[in-house]
Amino acid sequence: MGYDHELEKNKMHESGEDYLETIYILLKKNGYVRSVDVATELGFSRPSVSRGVGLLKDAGLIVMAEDGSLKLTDEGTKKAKAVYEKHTTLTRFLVYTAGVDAETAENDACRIEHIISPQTFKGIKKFMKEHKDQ
Amino acid sequence: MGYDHELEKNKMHESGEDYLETIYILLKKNGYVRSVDVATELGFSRPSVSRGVGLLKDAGLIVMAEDGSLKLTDEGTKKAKAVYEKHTTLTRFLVYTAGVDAETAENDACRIEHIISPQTFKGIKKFMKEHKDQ
DNA sequence: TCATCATGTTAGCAAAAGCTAACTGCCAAT
DNA sequence: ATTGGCAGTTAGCTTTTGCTAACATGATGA
Repeated sequence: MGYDHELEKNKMHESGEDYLETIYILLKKNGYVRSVDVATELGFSRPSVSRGVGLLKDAGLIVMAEDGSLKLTDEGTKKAKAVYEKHTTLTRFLVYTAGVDAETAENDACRIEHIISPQTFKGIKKFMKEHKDQ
Repeated sequence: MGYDHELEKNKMHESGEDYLETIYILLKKNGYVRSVDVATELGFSRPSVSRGVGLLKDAGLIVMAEDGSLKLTDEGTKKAKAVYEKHTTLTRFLVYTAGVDAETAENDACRIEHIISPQTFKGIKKFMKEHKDQ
């Protein structure tokens, strides 16, 4: 356990959001995640994910069991869900407005979700609610 | 003249796009730009912009006159216009769909313009053409 | 003339996030 | 029991892009 940078401060970086979201998704899909699964999913190296996971641990967002399996804390779940909601909403939004295929939309959503302002995201949610809620 | 990294290769980084766009905008507005004007506009330090401008020079996108004033080359103009078009289109798009104010839209557009895929941007352009072209 | 100021540049730091190489620890299989 | 492989970690490199400190230079102005 190193990673004493970020001394459990509130700063969530972009990569952290990605790791958290991936953990959430894989947990939902398989009920089980380890760092290596996240690495495989994202196409990153194990050391990269190891550091990222360490930071999420320090931030109190996830817990690692002795066998290496990862669980989200309550706060981690909350944040992961928020990112995931951005992801899915933006994907639907881009498919609907730009008319691109789901995969393209997904890729763009995955980058936009980290940088969009709360106001704009709120507006997009509203737009989707009015136009194509289902 | 340093900056011999990036030996006039084709890689345009995000910050480079921002500098280029700002040069384009200020040139259009005032007919005249120097590094310090870009720095002021973007809120960055002179050294940061000095490096960025050096890279754009090395990439053959801009030229600096002896008095420090900057001009875009043909290629630089082409690229700057492309970024600027993304900027304005995305801003209008966000104002129209998300219903946010121009300033918020502008800020989001400024970040999205660097990461959006060509397909999605094309789709958004088409959407705006159909919905609110003018 | 001499001091000051504005611009640009150089040198070097920092943070974020990717990477490889190499070590550890464990588990399984020969 | 030894060997092999998988998973996690450590150390340390790289790139991008911001920063400050400090310097050079040319113009301005007292």
